[in-house]
Amino acid sequence: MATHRNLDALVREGKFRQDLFHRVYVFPLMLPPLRERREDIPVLIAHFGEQVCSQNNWKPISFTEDAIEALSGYSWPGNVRELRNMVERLMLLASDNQVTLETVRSALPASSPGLPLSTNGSGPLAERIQNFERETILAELKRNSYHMTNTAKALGLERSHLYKKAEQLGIDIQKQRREDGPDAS
Amino acid sequence: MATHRNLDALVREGKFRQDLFHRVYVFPLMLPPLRERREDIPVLIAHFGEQVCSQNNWKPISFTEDAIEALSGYSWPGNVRELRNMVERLMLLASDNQVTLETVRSALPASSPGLPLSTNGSGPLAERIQNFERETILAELKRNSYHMTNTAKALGLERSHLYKKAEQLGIDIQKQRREDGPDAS
DNA sequence: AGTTGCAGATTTGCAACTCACC
DNA sequence: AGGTGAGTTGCAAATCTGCAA
Repeated sequence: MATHRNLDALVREGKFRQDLFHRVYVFPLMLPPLRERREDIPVLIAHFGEQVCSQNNWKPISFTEDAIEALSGYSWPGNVRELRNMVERLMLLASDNQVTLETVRSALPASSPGLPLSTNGSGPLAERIQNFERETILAELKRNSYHMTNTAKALGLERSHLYKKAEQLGIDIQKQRREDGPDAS
Repeated sequence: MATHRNLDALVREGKFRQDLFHRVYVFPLMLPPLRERREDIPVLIAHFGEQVCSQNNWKPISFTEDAIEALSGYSWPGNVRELRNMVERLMLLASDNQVTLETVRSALPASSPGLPLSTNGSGPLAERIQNFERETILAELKRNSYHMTNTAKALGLERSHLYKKAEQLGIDIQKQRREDGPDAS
């Protein structure tokens, strides 16, 4: 690969630190497409799930069986790294501290058989934007411990408008607030 | 770390393939925060730039000095992986086959001293959405080789509306078309 | 492909109001 | 009393969107 040789040359010339080079160059190689090791996906989901939870100091969030099945069934175009991103995204959208089949569906665009890797990728622009909006608002709500006034301020919109948007996007604030528990970040 | 021990246990029980474990477990460790090795950022940008170009069969896209400076000056909260994502994003937004300081600014939210890692994260919701929209449309345009009718269809909007949106978002279709060259994917 | 005009639908910000809590 | 925040409603201006040409 051309890019490999380029970087390689730089290292030989001493212009680039050997160790950093390895860190960079190595990681794409060691992340194989997931579709070859589909049976490992459930374990990976559990692992990433715990990881994300503890990192953000969230209450534990579980994945229902059908959600795991849905995720396992899909032939991921990407690698393990993308699965992690997906898991993180899903947990942000979780209801009742649970990621269900519905959560998976809502996080992924229309196309059902092969689930696209993230919220973007295909489908009408309006849908992609809605997903983006839902995720953004949900994240900001969490960040502000569901303090509506502050969240609205952070998002630069009217408080009343935040309510409208939430309803429009199917976000149940009360529910989220209850589920996210008092020990959020 | 708890999550480490968990996975470790699974491996010992033979429930998880040893080699996959390493691939997963190892990569977060080998991607240190970039702020410690700021002087390597320019080389990394060049490297990722070439990589992304050749992967997508794009014409070479260069980074102006001020753009590189801006990116280097920022104490990245993330790691090398995130820099790569950033580079990819920037190239999608590039004008004239060049990523300039302006490109960097447009790809990043308002906050100027410390550039946030991606297009989301802070700022008014409207801005975040605009950035998302701009990226989405630009990407879809590229994917459809700037065929307006197809792009509009892919995005699920009126053809005339696509023009309006483009103008509203500061996307110069003619320019992009010319710059992106005839050998796009 | 690229533009324009227009009418109907939506979105948005503003203001006001009630209720509850401290 | 006074202050703060939640939750709701009405309305007019601004904007978005689809259709047709």
